[in-house]
Amino acid sequence: MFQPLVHAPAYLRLSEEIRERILDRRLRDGEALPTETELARQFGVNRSTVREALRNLQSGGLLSRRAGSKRLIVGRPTMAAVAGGLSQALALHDACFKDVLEALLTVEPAIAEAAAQRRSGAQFASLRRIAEAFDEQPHPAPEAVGLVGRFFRGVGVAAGNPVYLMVNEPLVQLIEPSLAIIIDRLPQARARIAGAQRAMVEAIGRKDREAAGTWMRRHVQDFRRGFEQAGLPLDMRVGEDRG
Amino acid sequence: MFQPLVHAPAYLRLSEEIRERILDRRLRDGEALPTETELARQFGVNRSTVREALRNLQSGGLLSRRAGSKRLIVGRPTMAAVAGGLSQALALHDACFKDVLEALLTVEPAIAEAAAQRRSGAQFASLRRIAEAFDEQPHPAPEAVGLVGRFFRGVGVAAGNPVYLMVNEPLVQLIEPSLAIIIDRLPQARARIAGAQRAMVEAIGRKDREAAGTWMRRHVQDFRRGFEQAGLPLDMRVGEDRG
DNA sequence: AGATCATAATTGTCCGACAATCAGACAATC
DNA sequence: GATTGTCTGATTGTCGGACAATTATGATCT
Repeated sequence: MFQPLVHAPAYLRLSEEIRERILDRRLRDGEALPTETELARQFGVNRSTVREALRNLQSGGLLSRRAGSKRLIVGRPTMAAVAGGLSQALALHDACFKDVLEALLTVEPAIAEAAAQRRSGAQFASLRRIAEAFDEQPHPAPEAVGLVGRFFRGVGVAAGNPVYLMVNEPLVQLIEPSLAIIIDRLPQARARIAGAQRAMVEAIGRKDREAAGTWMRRHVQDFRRGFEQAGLPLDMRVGEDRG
Repeated sequence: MFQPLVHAPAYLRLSEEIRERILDRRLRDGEALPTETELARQFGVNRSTVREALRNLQSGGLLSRRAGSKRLIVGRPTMAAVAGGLSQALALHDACFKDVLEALLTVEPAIAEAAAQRRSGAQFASLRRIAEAFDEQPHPAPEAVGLVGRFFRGVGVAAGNPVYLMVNEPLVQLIEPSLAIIIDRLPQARARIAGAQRAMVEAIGRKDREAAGTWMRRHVQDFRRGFEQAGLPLDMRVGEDRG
């Protein structure tokens, strides 16, 4: 019958107002925001109120600060930041590794196929460098994990689809910790990863969609096997630190 | 040699502190936060500083307020909220509809397959109701779009994988506005959507993975065709309001 | 022009204040 | 007994002003 009347607090209306101007690009990327005092004057509210509104936008990545500078500048949220929020949310929603692996098995082969089809020369070179770096010497686990992450991200970039990038990133973030455990516990893991990466680089170099997808599928399935062999339960919640 | 020493502002350290307690579940879901004054006392800072920290968390969905209540309560961010941030980020990263459609064509069939395999009876019933509602009478465009969205979300829920849900939601959010245009401009769109939904419901009812995936694939491809026939350029950026 | 320094502007943090509103307790009414 | 009115204290939203620390700006010197 009656809908509750809402009285949105000023700091919320304010942040929505600013968010809108960023989204429709009246405030452009890289542009500096007016000072807090100036904003307070323009909107006719107190500086404290302005600050609350700014914090609201800042955590979303729409505003950021250049290192060692005071002014806030308008910026698009980075993939990594958004993905961080996503993985955090997934952790809180009790996602388990089985779920992440299922999603990986769906999207990563498709991303690899797109990468094989559309990669630029520079993107390919970058991928190859990462794979070679992983192959060359036996890094300690953290660096090895970092390289695997960079490889996945490189494939995502080569796919040339920002939506894929945005899906890719949180999945990579979520598996990285467990990957470290696997590499630590299974001596053969490094070689298998290196082999899959070599095959994928080769397929992407040939622009061979099908081979790239197939190898990526194998790679993910291999990861699942490694997960089990390392003694990690598949229904372990992501975000748990269990060694 | 020396790395620049960072003096993180108090409001940031504070929000990180609280975020940490939420993530490791020392502050549990649904629990009410202490009052601002109490937090200020405990952390030894001013209430204004506490408020900035709280706004920082609030926009991430980790804190929310029950309607018409003052206290902030700890809550996991809803899928819709996280997805909102994601679509927003994609819009700012110049994703275009071609990209979204490519991603849809990758993930939606897989989601439909998982749904066919794992759906519960109640989930199936809910899906069928949505499809029937769409079919029954010719709704005005906004409601029809809403029903399509609910159908996709219903399939995502039935898939029983939170990661799929989290990938699904932003994609649905991104295509909804353009779907409204298609339904408005193409008289045959309603019937085609209804037909695809019927077929998917039927396949999911039979727990027929393959059929569910195939029909979903057709459905998305159909959507792409509708997009073109409605005169919308495939490289149009998402988030643009163009009628 | 380029380096140096004083000055103004800006942010981070604090304090205190007040109106609005919400949660409970308690009394009055039907 | 259940609903309604009233009071009180707690809490949030917003405000004004303040000040130290840091950064930007402009004048000055070489």
